[in-house]
Amino acid sequence: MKQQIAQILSEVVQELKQQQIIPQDLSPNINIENARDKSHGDFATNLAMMLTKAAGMPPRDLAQQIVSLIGERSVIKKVEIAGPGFINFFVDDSAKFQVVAEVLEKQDQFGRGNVGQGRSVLVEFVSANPTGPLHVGHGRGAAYGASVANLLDAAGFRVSREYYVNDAGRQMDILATSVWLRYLSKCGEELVFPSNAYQGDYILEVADQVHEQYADTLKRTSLEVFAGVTPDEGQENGDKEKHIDDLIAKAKNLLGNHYLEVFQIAVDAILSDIKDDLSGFKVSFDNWFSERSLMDSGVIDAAIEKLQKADKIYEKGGALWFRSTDYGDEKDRVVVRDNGLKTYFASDIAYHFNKLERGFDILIDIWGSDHHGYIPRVRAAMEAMQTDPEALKVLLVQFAVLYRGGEKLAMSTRSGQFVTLRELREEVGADAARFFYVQRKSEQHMDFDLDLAKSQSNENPVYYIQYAHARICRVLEQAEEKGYTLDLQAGLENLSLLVEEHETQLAVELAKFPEIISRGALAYEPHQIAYYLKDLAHALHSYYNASQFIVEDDNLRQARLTLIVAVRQVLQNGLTILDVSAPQSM
RNA sequence: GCGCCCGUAGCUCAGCUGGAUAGAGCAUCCGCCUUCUAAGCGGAUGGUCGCAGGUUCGAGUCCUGCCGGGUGCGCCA
Repeated sequence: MKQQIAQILSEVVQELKQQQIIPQDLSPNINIENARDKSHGDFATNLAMMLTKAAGMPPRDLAQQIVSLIGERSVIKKVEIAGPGFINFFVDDSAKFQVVAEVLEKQDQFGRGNVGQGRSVLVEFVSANPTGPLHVGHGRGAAYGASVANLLDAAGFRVSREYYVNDAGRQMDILATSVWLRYLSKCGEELVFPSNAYQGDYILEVADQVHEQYADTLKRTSLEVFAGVTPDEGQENGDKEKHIDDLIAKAKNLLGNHYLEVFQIAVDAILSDIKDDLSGFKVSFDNWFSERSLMDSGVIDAAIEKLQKADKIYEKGGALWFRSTDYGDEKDRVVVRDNGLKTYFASDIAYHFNKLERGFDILIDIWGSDHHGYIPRVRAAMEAMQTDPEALKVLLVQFAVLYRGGEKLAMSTRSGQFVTLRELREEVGADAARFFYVQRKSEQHMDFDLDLAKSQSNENPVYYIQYAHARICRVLEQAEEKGYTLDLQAGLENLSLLVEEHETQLAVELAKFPEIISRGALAYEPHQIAYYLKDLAHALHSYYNASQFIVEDDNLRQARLTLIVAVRQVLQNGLTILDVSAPQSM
């Protein structure tokens, strides 16, 4: 409908150029909006006001010209000029109900569009270090990323979902060492657990696994383990960083080849826990990309070499630096440390290099907003590798600030004090949690009140939408039970009987869905789907309260039931994008 | 100190990329179940859109400066 009006207006613009009312080289952006107020009709355009300068005449006069050029059109009932120069369109009611047939025909495909034009997108999200269970902060990134990916898919992009697994580096060594030390305790060794090690109970569970598999064979005396190790924080000459690093060295030394086995057990255990957790959260990935595989396959070296050839790497103080300042970064960044170790940033360069080599048109990274400082350097690296820096889109997600009992909760993975995603899921349910997260714009700070989410989950808007869906299902069941067979064809033929305000309202809402998808996708804003679904559900509930659907009159009943079948379809399509279930009953 | 994000009803948040009288949920108040699920519907109350300037026909939206909150500025990951 909107597109038809846009078509008409672009014809009008051509005509205005013909008549030399506006310059030939002008190509105005034709803006059509859904009227907010019913007295403004169905759609409105500000075209006359936008062209007023170019045409050199007052907006209302120009609007009059435009209106006369529009003349009589089939779907348009009336055109009015209003306010400072708006042109309001009133559409035939019969035209408004055309969308119902379209929904029934396309079914789960209704709403899908092609603004993506088949371009391939890699959406990388979550990517939490496998050093512990996911917490509610990761939950927001997971919910957002999954919905954005679905949304892009619905808008005609070819989408790949990927989790980057940081299975290398010091944090992982700390993890492995934490597990081993817990294992030693389990073997009966007395030791003081390092302050900088991972404290969570899950470490104990992994330690149990190690013990089951190796019994006491990896046991070393704590005297042996702590000999010559820098003291921990709080002791004389203590340093928690050196303390843990020394212990890592000890673990590698004392365990030899077995160290890597412990390491692997720890990574596998935590990763499989994360996978299980995410799948319970209805978040799935096409690929789990291992950081270690980058090292093993030499991609990091290749990427550094490529930058060296482009003269973007220099040596200073024994380290290799990347000239990110050439591309607007605040300072140059180290890629290889003076001790020969590659930095995390080096892996990141290689990873993005690899993503491009896999042929994606667009790379989307979803990061916690605390990582925003990394954007310029990664973008710089892309540019230095002769690729379009615009191909990279970094979307930031603000971490949710947790409240419990009105108190802000401090969270830290290391201390083991956090609310896990699993805990949240089990208490409020995946549907409610997914919806709750995605209700807010991603970059918006978000208060996550656990008490509210848990104890008053019935007030969560997700139930409002699901209830609309369930209601429709129930009505259709009741109709069957009363011996009324649903005949969609008959319903479509009798849509003209739908003259109630609420019925028109529903048809108008249905027609918005494709546009919501394309606009939401291009803006990476799944919250638009959430808000739309609330509106649609509201229109349904109002209709339900105002009119009886199962009526004696066959034609009217078929028309009404057909309309709500279409509503049910769109509710379902929208909920699917958010990975929220559409229950038959509640 | 510098960079980025945010500031809209008592609370949590939308606001279609500059449009008409700024919206929704919760909370508060008043109504609606002998009728397809009341997890619902209808109505009321509630706003100097952080503050001050600027740009123009027109600003919650754009530009500048303040105020307030968050976050980042390692040869850490």
